[in-house]
Amino acid sequence: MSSREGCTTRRRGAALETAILEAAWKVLRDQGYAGFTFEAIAARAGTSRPVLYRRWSGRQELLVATLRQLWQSKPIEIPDTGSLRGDALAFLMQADERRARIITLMSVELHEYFRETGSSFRELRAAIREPGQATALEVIVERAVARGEIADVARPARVVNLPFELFRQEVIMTMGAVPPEAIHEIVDEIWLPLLLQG
Amino acid sequence: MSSREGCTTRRRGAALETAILEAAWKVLRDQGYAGFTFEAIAARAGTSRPVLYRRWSGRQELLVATLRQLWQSKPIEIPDTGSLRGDALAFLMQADERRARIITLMSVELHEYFRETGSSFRELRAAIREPGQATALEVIVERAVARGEIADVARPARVVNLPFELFRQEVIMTMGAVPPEAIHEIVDEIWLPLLLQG
DNA sequence: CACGTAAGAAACACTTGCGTATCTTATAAC
DNA sequence: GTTATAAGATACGCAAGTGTTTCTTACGTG
Repeated sequence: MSSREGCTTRRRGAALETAILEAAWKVLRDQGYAGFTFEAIAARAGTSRPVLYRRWSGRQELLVATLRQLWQSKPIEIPDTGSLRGDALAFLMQADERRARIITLMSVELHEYFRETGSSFRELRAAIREPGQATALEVIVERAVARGEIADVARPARVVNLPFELFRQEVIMTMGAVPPEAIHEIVDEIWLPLLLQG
Repeated sequence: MSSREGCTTRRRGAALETAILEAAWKVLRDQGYAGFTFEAIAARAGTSRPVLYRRWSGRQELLVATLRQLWQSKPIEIPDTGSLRGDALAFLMQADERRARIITLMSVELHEYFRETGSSFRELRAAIREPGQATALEVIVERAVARGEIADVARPARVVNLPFELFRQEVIMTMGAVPPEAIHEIVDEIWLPLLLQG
């Protein structure tokens, strides 16, 4: 189970810390927050609990550090395929690949935090997002308008971001990856008809 | 903490079972799934763990029983206002009032349960729902078709049930009740345009 | 009213994780 | 090379929950 793989040298400082965060992520991914214990993480990283306690005071603190590193290591790019449909599909596929797991996790991990602070997913997300930044789908729609693909009319934010809402819903409902058919349904049977009708 | 409140009589059979399920629900509501232990539930119900073990094999089984009772104790009636829009609005308002809490719970709090059992929200819902029953929105659409309000064409289940999906998403994101404006947006800006365009 | 069923109390051994203390030994810096 | 530092191993008492066993006693059935 140890991730040191016969490595005899003793790791230190930043290298050790990175290795621990990687191990922590793997434990979180495989065992969930309930299995996210210093015991399990130390074992997986091939080190011992005191080493973890010297860096983080407890599981919450380590969790934040773990998610922060993970989030920053996997950015999502806004696709530019030349068509509204292509962009939407590519975007959702990418989100599926890169964010499905994190989305499920976040709703669990942060729940304890929500309980304590009385805040919500939405508030936290708003606090984290850079203000005034357009969502990927807003950019995608804007480009389609510029190409003349769809009419240049005002659209409610809820309509523009609909695919991602439904995608997230799907992720939460199934606890995992969203099959391509579902993504196609969302785009072809709901979103495009809605955008094109105007 | 015991819910027996000076009750000296010894409860039996169905009465005892109901009392335990009520206690279980309170524990789940107050302490979350992490605190949903036989120990805590037995204490809250004013009984002992063996009594619980005689009925359910473990926390997962008790959880399903608890949610099923809760779900069925607050049935949603399918509104019949005479118009598609009125029915949809009334249905979502009712869902908001009666289901917001349990939905939050099932989707956010129970990930640990899903992990333990290897199941998902969708499966848990199936275990709780009475089988073979049409969803409220399916009935509402059917009636609208019968009235001649909308065309009699085949519609994907995803389209028919869209309002509830979006409603649920809203509940999860806000961790609570959904404001009426959001419900109106879902119905007027998304669902009705989609249904009426055909 | 007698009796069988099951409620409820208490204890069992066991497991997992916590947070800390102690000690060694490798290694980076000087 | 010597030395300060921190890695890594081991062990501690503590707490909470598990699943089970045993025993007593209340209560509904007949």
